[in-house]
Amino acid sequence: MVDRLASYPRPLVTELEDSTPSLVTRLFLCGRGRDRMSEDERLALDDAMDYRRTVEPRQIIVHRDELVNVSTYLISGYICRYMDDREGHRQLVAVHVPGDFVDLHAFPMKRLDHDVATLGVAEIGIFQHDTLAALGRDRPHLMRMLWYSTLLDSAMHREWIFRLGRLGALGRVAHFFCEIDARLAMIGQADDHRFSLPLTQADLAEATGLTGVHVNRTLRRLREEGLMSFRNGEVEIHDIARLGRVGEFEPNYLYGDPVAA
Amino acid sequence: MVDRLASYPRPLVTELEDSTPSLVTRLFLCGRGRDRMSEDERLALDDAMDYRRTVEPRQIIVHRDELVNVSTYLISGYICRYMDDREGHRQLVAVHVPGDFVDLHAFPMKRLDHDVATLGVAEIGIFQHDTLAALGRDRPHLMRMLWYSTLLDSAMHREWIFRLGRLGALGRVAHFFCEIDARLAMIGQADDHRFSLPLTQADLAEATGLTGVHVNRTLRRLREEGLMSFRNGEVEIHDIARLGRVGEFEPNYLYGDPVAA
DNA sequence: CGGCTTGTTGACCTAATTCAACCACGGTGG
DNA sequence: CCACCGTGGTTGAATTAGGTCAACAAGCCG
Repeated sequence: MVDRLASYPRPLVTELEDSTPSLVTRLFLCGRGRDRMSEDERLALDDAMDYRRTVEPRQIIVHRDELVNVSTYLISGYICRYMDDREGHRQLVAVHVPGDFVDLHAFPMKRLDHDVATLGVAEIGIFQHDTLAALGRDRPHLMRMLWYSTLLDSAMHREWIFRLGRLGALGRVAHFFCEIDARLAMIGQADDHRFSLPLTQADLAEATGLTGVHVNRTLRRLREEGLMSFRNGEVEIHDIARLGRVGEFEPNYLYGDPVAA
Repeated sequence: MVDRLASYPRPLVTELEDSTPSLVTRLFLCGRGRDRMSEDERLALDDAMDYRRTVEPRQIIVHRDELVNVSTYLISGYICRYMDDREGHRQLVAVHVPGDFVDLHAFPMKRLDHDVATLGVAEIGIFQHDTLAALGRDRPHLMRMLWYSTLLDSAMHREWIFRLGRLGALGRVAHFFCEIDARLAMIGQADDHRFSLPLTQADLAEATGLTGVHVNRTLRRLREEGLMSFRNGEVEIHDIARLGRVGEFEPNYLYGDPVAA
């Protein structure tokens, strides 16, 4: 039942070539353990998707505390998760890129402790929890891969705790962009450390625990020091090595596949 | 395996009564969904434990990046998880109380992105991943309960992100103690909001993203305002309602069982 | 055109850090 | 027994990172 197909490390770019590249879920765990899923499991997961739909920017997909019996897989676009304080100030707790199973944790939990919303336009796939439960009865290993994917979120949460607890403003912003860059790279969407990210400076503030004003000043510093620029949703990282040092970015928490030299 | 009849000291209140109160894992998910586990599943989980051992205070149990094939269940005492920044400053990412499956995420992940260490003396139970995998083949629902327990950690991580991102020093410390209090209450170990917690002020600083000095001043304020006191590892919460308001503590993220009125 | 959102900058303020000194306590060794 | 030391806690004074408030500019859209 386990690892029916022996797959060996390949260069990252080829890694993106799935044997069945037309799968809707082809980016799931891409670059971070997808090769541990058998062909059979990939097909089974893809089959389990109920339907797909497109969601406009800034729409709430799941409200906190609402009971849910489906989970959302992100096909394209960006989704975020956030919580509010008493006065309604937001704290982002996650940003999702294509290939992420955004709220798979709703499957065992049945309700969420936070909201889920799109950033730009997003295309999502819906999975019924009943279908997933059935999948789990027949395929314990696939179930463990799904479990694993929720634990990657957990690892990112921990890194966000670290970011907020131990880094200053410059480090926090740098770390944030390093993470997004690394995750996009794993799915082949960070071409030469450039990508678009439909966030405002206010959003960035909500992710990094700063104010909008201070994010603005921090971005200016990063720009002036030649590290990176972020203008109307377009990111260009000019010196990824230095940016990583500023953000104390150590990507092992992303559990990426060993990259071929 | 473990002698189920050799029960352990059991100072638990009545609401905690399990049908088999002598189980080593009797506190697992206690107060937060344990009733969704069948009698059969409880026994199976308890049987799956390989052995138990006692660990001295301030000992590292698992090092980051080390490959592991066992996971640790906390029977009694406290355990924390933390990460270090470049200069070696720690950031706590979790504090564990009895009944927590501390590093169950190592089962699907195989290595951890952080260290795991005891705070005071702790008694732990060891589970082989092979045994857990076998358990999963036969019992998909139990596996989902284990999955669920790792997601509770995830929810706490999110709340820690919120705490660091949106609260000031007073709120952060208040929130921290509210969480520990609530979790201990769920396992019957927060008698009238008093409990001991083997932390130093420096540890508290590492959990709340503050400096030791500032934690000291913050604790003084909490004491002076009659909210709570924390002295040599002894916590006394005098006004839980007000403390909760100060820390913007909303315990639904702990997914506790609905408390009878 | 006017009204909205997002970004930008300056002046001022405050929360938290840093640095430093000092105290209380529980060992441990002479 | 006490002197000594290390750890953890406490406090004050000086410093700084970041927040707050406010004004204004740039783009976008009805």
